[in-house]
Amino acid sequence: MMVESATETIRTASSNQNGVSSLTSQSEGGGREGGSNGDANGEISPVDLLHLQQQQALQAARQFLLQQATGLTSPSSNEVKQSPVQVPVSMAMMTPQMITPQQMQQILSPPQLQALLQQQQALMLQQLQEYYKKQQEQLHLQLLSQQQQAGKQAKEQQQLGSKQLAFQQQLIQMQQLQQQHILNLQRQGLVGIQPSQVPIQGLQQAMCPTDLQQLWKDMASVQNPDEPIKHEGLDLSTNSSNSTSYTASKVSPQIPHHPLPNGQNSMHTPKRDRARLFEWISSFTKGESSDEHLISYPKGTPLQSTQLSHEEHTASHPLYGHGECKWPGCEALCEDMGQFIKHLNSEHALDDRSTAQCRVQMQVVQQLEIQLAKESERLQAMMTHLHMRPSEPKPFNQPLNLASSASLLKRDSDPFPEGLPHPPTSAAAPITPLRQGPSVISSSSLHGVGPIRRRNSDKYCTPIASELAQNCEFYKNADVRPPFTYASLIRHAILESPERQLTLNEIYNWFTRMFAYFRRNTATWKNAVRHNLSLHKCFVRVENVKGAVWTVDEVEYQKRRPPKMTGSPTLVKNMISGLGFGSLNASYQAALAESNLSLLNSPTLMNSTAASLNMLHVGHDDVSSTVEQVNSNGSCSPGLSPQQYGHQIHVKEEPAELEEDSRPMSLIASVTQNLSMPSDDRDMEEELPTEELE
DNA sequence: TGACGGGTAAACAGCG
DNA sequence: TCGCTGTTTACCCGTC
Repeated sequence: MMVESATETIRTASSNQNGVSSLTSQSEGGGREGGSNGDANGEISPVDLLHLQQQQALQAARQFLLQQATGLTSPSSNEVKQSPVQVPVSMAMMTPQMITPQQMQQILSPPQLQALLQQQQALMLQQLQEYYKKQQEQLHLQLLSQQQQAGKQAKEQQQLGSKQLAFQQQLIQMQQLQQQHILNLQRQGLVGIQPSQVPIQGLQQAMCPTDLQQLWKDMASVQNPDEPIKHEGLDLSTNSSNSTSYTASKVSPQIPHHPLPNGQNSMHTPKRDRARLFEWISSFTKGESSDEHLISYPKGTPLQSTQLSHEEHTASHPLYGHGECKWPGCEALCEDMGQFIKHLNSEHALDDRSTAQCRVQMQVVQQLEIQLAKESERLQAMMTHLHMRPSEPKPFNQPLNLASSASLLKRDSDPFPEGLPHPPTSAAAPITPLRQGPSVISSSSLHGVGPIRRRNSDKYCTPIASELAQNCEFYKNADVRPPFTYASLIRHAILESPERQLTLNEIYNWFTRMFAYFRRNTATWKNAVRHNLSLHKCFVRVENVKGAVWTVDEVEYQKRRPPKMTGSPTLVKNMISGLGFGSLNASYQAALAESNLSLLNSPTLMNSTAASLNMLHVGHDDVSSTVEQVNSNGSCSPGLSPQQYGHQIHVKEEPAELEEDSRPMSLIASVTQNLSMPSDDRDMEEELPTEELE
């Protein structure tokens, strides 16, 4: 919408030679555009509304100016009649005769168009204000001179004064709107300019590096239009025509902050424009002492070879790379360093052009530094905002710039490995992308439309228990699909129940109670729930007096996902080689031995042993399994273990289970089975403070 | 590129 | 007969 408005502005402005009339077209076009869009979309965005208001204010100002220009018959009306000339100065700049609006739209990117529009409007505001000041002074003098005249005329002047007041208010409103508009655009990242900023700053911020590079070329060609820069293998003059169009489209709209008095297009007078450009470059960098030491050569003194002699001996030169001259806008091909030095001395000797280019480069660097500072500040604020939540658990208070290996370490050390990308209220949001996890809330999940083809790997996720605890209300109220698998949800629902068993209908109810998302499309997700219950061996159907209930076989659940050490292969290799399978067996044996003695009474030791096993062989999905039970229930409530159930009810056939016992992946299960540990004890065992192991 | 896990849809059977 | 429950299969998609 904003870009469309900008292009519309350019289109109407260029199609109309009268700047005032073009404003009419612009405002009316913008109004229609906003209205039509509003009708089409059913609502007008604040940006559109702001733009519309701005257009209306501009139109009001224009009408007032027209009224002033045509209706006043004062001795100083000569200046008033100049208003169509004065005011359209900006309009003349808005109507570049060297380039069509269509070309401008094709050449300029939307942010650039936006920046252009902003600068034009800011300039126009400034000119309107100047004009208004003059008008006000004239009217003031006029009032003084006409005080002796009849009261009728004085009355008209009072009316005129009221109009002036209204106009002044409109101007203030326009200024405010302009500020808001630009601030809004800045927030959106479209422009980075302030209305009062020097054009090059807005130019630099609105342009991408390639544009700046092109600008350098343009400047080079503008600087020496009569003597095209001849480069070895690259003749910039060949693209000077192209660069002219770029200059017209990119540079010219920015330059008019030093407006030509008659509003002529600068591109028609290359020599004068070149001088003006030179003066412009020199002017905005004037007085900066910081750059003087960089350009300390006496003006006019040719660059002495001795001044670069030290660079000749260096293997590399900051301005030379990949066989090209890296001087801004040059890109001349140089075969070797000597040729480059020769080129540097000949083409980039100390002259006004090089000086100006150097100054502009300094401005570029300054702007980049400012931009970097802003972005860093923004990042810091984001981090502060996301990390300072009081309710956030400690595992997520990690620095953002984690390397992949660090992420792996964190993941492995995550005491709540099973989990998921955090919803918006979670502090783990910035970590999610680093974990390559899916977006926290995809568009599909936000709208809840269509099948969700997301695979939320548990290993990249936060614990479901803590996740749900943190964002329980969110999921209850928001129609957002929870980033958990059906199996995880079902398991959590079952484990959350007092008896750790639920009927199918109770599982349904839990889904609908906990998640607003599951309050619709019941057929789909209920089918999925049933499908998961039947599909996964970890869900055990138990028939009791009440009917059939579903329980969770933790062992099977842990088997559900084969343990895989993902992440840095080197790190994995080091970890495995560090302990070794022999040491693993030793740990395993030690665990068994310890368990026979004191393990049951020493959860801490158990934790360590089990944790070491988990570190190697069990994914955090497994690690988290019973942690969630503890977390969700707050205590290890007694419940029947699947093994206990196994003798009293029929359990799904699990063929070839014995084979798996020999697999290292089932160490935890093996340990627990060998220990014949009650499920609650297994819970304690798997409540792994793995951070302590680090 | 294939294996695998997960989501979805659908068909079917048993049961109350 | 209908609805619920449970099982199974197929297909698609994303990840590894």
